[in-house]
Amino acid sequence: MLQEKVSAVTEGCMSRVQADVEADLRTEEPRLGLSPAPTTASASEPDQNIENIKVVLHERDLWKKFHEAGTEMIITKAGRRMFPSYKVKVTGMNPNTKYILLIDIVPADEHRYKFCDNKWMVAGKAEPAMPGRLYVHPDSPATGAHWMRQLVSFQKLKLTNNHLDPFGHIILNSMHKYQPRLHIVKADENNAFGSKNTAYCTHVFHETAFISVTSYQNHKITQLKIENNPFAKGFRGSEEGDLRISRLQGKEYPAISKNMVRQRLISSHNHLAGKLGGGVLAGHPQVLSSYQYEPGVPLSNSDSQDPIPNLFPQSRDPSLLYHCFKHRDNARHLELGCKRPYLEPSSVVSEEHYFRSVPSYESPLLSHPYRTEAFTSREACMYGSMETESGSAARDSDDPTNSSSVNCNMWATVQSYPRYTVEGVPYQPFAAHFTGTAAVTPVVPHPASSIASRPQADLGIYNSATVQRGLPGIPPSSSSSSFSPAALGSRERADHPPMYHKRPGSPLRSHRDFSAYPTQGTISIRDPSYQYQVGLSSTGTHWTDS
DNA sequence: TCCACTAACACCTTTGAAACGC
DNA sequence: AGCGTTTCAAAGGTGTTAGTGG
Repeated sequence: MLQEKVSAVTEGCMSRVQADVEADLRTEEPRLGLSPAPTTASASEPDQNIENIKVVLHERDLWKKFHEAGTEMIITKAGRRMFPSYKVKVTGMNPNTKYILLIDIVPADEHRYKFCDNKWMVAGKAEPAMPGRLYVHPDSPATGAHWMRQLVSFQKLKLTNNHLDPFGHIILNSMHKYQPRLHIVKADENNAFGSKNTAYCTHVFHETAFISVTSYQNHKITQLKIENNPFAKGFRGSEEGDLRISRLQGKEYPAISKNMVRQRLISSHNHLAGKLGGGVLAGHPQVLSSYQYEPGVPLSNSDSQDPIPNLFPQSRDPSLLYHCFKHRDNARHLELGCKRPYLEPSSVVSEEHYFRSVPSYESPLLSHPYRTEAFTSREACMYGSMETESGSAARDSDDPTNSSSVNCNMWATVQSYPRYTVEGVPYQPFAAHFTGTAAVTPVVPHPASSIASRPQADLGIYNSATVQRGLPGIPPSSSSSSFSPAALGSRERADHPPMYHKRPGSPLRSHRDFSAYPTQGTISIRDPSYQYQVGLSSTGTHWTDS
């Protein structure tokens, strides 16, 4: 029933459906052990609820090309942009409401990969997840009108493999598969999120998944990048006298011109399509399931050397996963949601996968106050985030005294596959981080300076996050903390770089508060209810706008 | 020996300030 | 003086390649 309703939502019948679903959830709440939904529906914008927001991936065809070949993204110590860059077209926002748009990148599975025989293969268990960081769009917060006016580009987002990265780039492990996620957060009255009445929705485009590498493995990807990335134009060969020909001669792969590349790609696409249609994937259901998070299908491959015919199998088309919910500080207020998440191709209209569920635990993102006033410089902000350390915290969120304790650290950069342990792995106490060349003077002008070279202990960042079973919880110590870039004060913002780090006397929260704690959870990675419910509150969410 | 990784490199686009014209 | 366009150099984004280290 809920599936039908969600589908209806994508067809533009949101308001009525919402009311229905809300009613459904009210009736189901007792089964969840949730408090009765209070009459909180302030619904100031009944026709512009956040769940009405639709997001379309820009250059989806290009993304698909890469996806079919097995997208690789270079990660470097200094940080590397993604290509294709993540750009979206957003509709359905309330033109007058302020939103914050941000991206995080979560592990797509629990494997480490290697490229053998022109194929990606599982090479073992994944490394402990890196500190989860969020990339907040530099325009945030901005009105819906602003976001809808033009493409929203995250092209300045950078990826790094430097675990101590001081720039706020998103930290990834090489040879691992990742899935970017877009979050749209409704800014609260303070242009922040994480306080009361914060709503957000998450959009996941399967075709944006990628494997991080330090150098390209698949020549097809290299050619696609060269062909499509203007910055790589220098490596494009002319029809004749191809510069690359001379360079590439003697190498394993033949030199090819533009047209040859195109032809190759076309043929390879056909080949891939043929494989897909011919049941290649059927022989490797684990691959498909691991990518699409199919419930109940074994993900892990006991034989780590099993080849993966197609690392990025065609995701369902439409390919957008979507979940949307409303968080309320008062954890008792659950009015609507789905008891179980599901994946289902949505209507033709939306071309999206629509995912909607009852939050399973307090949203780290939303429960931790975040003020965007500090973004006056319009610089992108990167957030350290962490998984919760205790599954109990989520349940504790029912407690009003604890609801405010849920903080940004536990927000959605919760790993998709939270089985990793980070014990003994020092993580940078990454706080809110403004990237770019803001008007403020960087505390750490360049990587070689203080923070980058400073022992982490000096920063008070040693992390001993423990592995917990169950849903991530909330570190008790962080419960009373409230992170806010604005709290830095004007002097702080004016005199220091667009990044914050722990130091004595600093109003900033400790690393526990800001850094992502890739904690090891024991939730089954096959449990789709976890895959995309991160950040959802089991007790404090509902669908109504306020 | 293999492989992941790094840094330097050449080539290119992007960006923004200065110059210029109306 | 104000505005729009053009020019140009600096900054920064590419993949390549040789070298390093585990």
